[in-house]
Amino acid sequence: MANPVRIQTDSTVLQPPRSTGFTESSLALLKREDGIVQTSEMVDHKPRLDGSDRGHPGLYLSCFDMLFTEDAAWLVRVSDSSTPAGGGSRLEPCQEPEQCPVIDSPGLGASPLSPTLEEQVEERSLEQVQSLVVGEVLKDIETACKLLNITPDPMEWNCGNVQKWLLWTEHLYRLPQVGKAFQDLDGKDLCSMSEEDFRQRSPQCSETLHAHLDIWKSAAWMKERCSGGETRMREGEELWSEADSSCSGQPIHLWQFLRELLLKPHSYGHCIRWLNKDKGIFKIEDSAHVARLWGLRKNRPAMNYDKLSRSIRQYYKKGIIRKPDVSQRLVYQFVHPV
DNA sequence: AAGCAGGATAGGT
DNA sequence: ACCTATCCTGCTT
Repeated sequence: MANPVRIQTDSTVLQPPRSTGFTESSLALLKREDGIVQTSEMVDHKPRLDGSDRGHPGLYLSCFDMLFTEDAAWLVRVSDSSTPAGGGSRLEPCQEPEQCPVIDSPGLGASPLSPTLEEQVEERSLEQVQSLVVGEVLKDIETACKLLNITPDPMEWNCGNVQKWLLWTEHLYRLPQVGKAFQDLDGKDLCSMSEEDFRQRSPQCSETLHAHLDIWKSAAWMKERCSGGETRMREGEELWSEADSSCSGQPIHLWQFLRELLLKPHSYGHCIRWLNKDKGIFKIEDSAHVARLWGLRKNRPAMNYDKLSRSIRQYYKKGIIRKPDVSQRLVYQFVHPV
């Protein structure tokens, strides 16, 4: 479900539309190492399959799960001329093919398209990929904001927000803990730092942190520019508005949080998913992960599934959540499904 | 071992 | 008062 997917691509694939506002350093993060972009749910802990263990700090984005598991059909492989059709010579061998599919154009192997037609399809696909990627990056930032309870604009962060963001970024890119080195900084300080400033505070992680912050800064800039106008985040915003309480000033309830995760199956489907949406029955697939997310959201680093499940059981009396008629491990049911 | 049920208590809003 | 976090005992899968 949330398997890392590798996209074979030449360097043009993740060039942004001219108007995105993403800077070169942030884009570099999006197309690391031979143009291989690895994607996955933001905080998953599965081992990497693309060799990033050996030093490729791939990008983890939930959006690609959706892109390439559901919409793979329209994607054309973008390959340079040295890559044989159906091959994939520039990639390391895929160790678990079923988990990291190579994206092929339908029928590319048997009956190749004529170059011009291929180019046209390619170009159109690239545009789609570009705009989708940008949209999904924004959506992911939005999600992170909700989970961390911080604003999307780094300029507005206080020191605590900066620490949360660092924690999140460490999580995302599996960096060592660097929070201490940035202890005294608020968002404005952070934004004014050059990559060299980052390097002085954290030699190993400076590049990733700086680039990731760049993405957030660009996103904030875009959001401001687009505010009021039409954005491509309608869907995400609609989903949030259904169950999100983080804007109301009231602390979020656990049942709301769970619903939020359930409403984003492409991001969290591997750790919590509906078994029967109509009846409100859901299953926690990765209890530790869900607990970790809840802990992040509530700023409770010691949160675990034992405690989370105790809180869920408090809902039994209140008639908010119950065990389904046929009780199963890690399966619960909303008493009043939406 | 991991999950489940529910009592007790503490702390925050 | 309400909601949750935390800790706990005992039971079940």
